[in-house]
Amino acid sequence: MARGKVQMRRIENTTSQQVTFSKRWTGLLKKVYELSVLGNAKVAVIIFSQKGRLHEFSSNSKIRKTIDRYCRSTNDAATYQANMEQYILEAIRTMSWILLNRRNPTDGGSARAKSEQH
Amino acid sequence: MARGKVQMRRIENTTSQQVTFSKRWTGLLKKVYELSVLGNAKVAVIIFSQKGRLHEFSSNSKIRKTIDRYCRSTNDAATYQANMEQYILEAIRTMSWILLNRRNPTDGGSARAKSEQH
DNA sequence: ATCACTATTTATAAAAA
DNA sequence: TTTTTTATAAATAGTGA
Repeated sequence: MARGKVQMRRIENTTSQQVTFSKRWTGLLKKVYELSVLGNAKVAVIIFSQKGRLHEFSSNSKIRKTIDRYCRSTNDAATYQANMEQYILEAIRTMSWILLNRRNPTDGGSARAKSEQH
Repeated sequence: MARGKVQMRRIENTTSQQVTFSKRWTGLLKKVYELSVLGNAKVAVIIFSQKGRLHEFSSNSKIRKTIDRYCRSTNDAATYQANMEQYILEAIRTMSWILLNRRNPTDGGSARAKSEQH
């Protein structure tokens, strides 16, 4: 906008791409903030710029809350559960190995102590 | 904007709040899309409107990818890990109980078979 | 990266359909 | 709820510090 229309394609020039990204990110943040206030809504925005830098905004102080809520409400929960299962499976395998290699099942092993630090 | 400045506070009138939300969400989507194209960035936006309705957008077809990347890269990973630990801890307790109550440690138990279905 | 300027393009509030 | 209209408010591209 301004001084000529913008073509909707990737900006090749690195410098101007970064300038545009910075300006538009600022503008976007304002829009998101306004929407969350006016509409009394919970919002989370996550952006990875081309350089891999993380930008984020959340109307909650905890962006995780919105994300978690998302994870629970979307069909993509299948992916979420699949990831979770991998973690759990790994933990179970570790625990199994520990238990199977212990002499006395009743004394507290280090693995157990560690897991209960939580 | 237009026909008078907007006060930055929650719109009490339900109808006009919804109209404003709908319009601004549309505008926001466009902005986010433009930013992702111009800046060649990966973007995810999640909004829960007051009614609890989920609105989302992602420049990836899989919004989960951006979210997962977020989870791994942010400091809030502490929260993420804490949640994960709870799941793992529960799994370990279950597995421990199963293992501790088995007669023969070398035959395949049902719990193990189940966990390896993944 | 950010800030200022500013001509233009966009977004949108209000009203009505 | 969604769309159209349209007067205005906002956002921003290009430029230079």
